Amino acid sequence: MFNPPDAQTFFETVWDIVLQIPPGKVSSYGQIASMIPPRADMEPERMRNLAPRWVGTAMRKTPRGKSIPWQRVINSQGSISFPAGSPQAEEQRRLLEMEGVEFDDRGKVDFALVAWHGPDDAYLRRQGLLPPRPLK
DNA sequence: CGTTTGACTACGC
DNA sequence: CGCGTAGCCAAAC
Repeated sequence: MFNPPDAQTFFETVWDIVLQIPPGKVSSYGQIASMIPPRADMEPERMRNLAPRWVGTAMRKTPRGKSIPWQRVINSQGSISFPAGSPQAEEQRRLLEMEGVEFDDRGKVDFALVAWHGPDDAYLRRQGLLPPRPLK
């Protein structure tokens, strides 16, 4: 379903992308999924349905020793996906607020303010997703 | 092995 | 809005 750079698993690709999200910004499972090139033999629509859950699975399976800004990944509604009131949800919100992300009275963030718009060109180039140099 | 479980989403009420 | 549900399938039981 994914076409990551050689030898990289889908999970690793997800973790790598999450690492690119800067402090104070957030992304959603679906957005991250859309940043991973779909496998050529899979229908785009099918990919769209599946990928977000796989991103969630990847996050859940993040190795203990691996340090990534996991708190910057929330759901498409702009809210935290852990059950409200759970220790994990509290921790995620705390970490995000610490970097300046604000939540409204319903526990949602304003994507217009804090949405991350994807990896920068340098990253894409490194992954072979853009020509070595801007074509200009 | 068959069954259950998700850090999801889009959509319909 | 909030809530329920179908669609989906790799992992974990």
